[in-house]
Amino acid sequence: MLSDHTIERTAPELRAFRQGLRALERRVQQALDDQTSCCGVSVAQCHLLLEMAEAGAGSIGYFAERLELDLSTLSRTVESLVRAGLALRNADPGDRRRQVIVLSDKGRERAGAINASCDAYYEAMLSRLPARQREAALEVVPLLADAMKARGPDAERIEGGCCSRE
Amino acid sequence: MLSDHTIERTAPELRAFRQGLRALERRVQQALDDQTSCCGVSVAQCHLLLEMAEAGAGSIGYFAERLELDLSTLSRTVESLVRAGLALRNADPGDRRRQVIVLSDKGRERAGAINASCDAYYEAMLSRLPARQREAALEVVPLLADAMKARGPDAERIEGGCCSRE
DNA sequence: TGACTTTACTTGTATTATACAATTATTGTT
DNA sequence: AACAATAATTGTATAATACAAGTAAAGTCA
Repeated sequence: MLSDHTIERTAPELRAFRQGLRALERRVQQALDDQTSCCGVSVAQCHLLLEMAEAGAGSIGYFAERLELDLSTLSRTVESLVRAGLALRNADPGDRRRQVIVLSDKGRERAGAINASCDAYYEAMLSRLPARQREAALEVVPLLADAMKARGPDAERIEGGCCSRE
Repeated sequence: MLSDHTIERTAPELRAFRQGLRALERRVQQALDDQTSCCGVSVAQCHLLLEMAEAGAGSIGYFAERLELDLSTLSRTVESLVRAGLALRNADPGDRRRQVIVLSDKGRERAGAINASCDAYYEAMLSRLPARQREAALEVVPLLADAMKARGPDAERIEGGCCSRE
C-alpha cells in the first residue's frame, strides 16, 4: 500500500525537483554575478573569496579540494586574487612546497561586503516564503549539498551514464 | 521576544543555506556532466535537450528565455543539436523570421535516457534521506527556484551589489 | 646516504559556454 | 511608404575549466 503510494508519486515530483535544481543552478550563479560584478570581482574569484573568508588560511590544494576544482584552476584564481591585493601568499614553515593563502585586509573587507549583500538578498527572498517552507529550505539545502557530495578522496564515483557503456 | 529569537538564528543558518546553495550549484552541474558526457552530449546541449523534452516544440527565442540564456548562445546550442541529429528546425508558417525547434526521434530517445539516468541518481540520493527531509526537499527546491526567478520580462532586477554604486 | 617515489604547485594548451555587438530579413505600426 | 521592432545568425572576446607536462621539495626504502 504505502509502497505503491510512494512509487506513484515519485516521477512527477522527482521531475519537478530536478527541474528546480537545474534552474537553481543557473540562478544562484546569476545572483552571485549580479551582486559582485560591480566591484570587479569575477564569479570564480568570488567563490574563492567567500570560501577563504569562511575557512581562514589554507594551502592551494586545500581550497581546490574545498571548491572541488582542479588545482590548476585554483592556482590561477589565487593568483588573480593576490594580484588584486585581496589575498596573500605565505610560505609554510613546515613544508617549502606549500604556501599558506590568506585573505588580506582588503580581501576580508570585500568578502564581508559580498556576504552582507548576499545575506540581504537571500533573507529578502526567504522572507517571502511561508514560515514552514522557509524553515524547510534552511534545513534542506545544506543537506542536499551534502548528499550530493561526490568529489572527495573517499567518495564513490557517481553511478549512471545513459549509454550503459560500463 | 519572537522577533529577537528569529534574528538571533538567522545569520548562521543563512550562511549554511548559502554555502549549501553554492555547493549545490557545483554539484548539480558535475552530476549532470558525469551522467551525460559518456554519450557525447555536452552540458549545455543536455540542458537544452531536457528543456525541449519537457516543453515540446518552440522557437529559439522561447528556449533562450526558458533557459535564461542569451539568444546567440541558444542559437549555437540549437545548431549543435541539429547537427548531431538530435533536433530539427521547422519553418513557422505564421512568421518567416521564426523557426520551430523540436526534438528528433533520436533526440527524444536521448533525452529519455538522460532523464532515466538522472531520475535513478536522484532517487537513490533522496532515498538516503529521512522521509521528512525527502518530502521537504521535493517541496522546497522547486519553490526556491521559483523564488529566485529574476530573469524575465517582468522580473525586477536583482537588488544588491557590494559597492553601493547605484 | 642515495635512489626513487610522492607531493605541491605552476604553466601550457585546449575546450566549453557565455554575452555583447553587428547584421540581415521579416513583420508590425503609423 | 517609411520607419521601428522582432527573430535569428555571426563575429568577437572573455571567463572558467581540466588535462598534461614540468619543477622543486619532501617522503620512503634499501
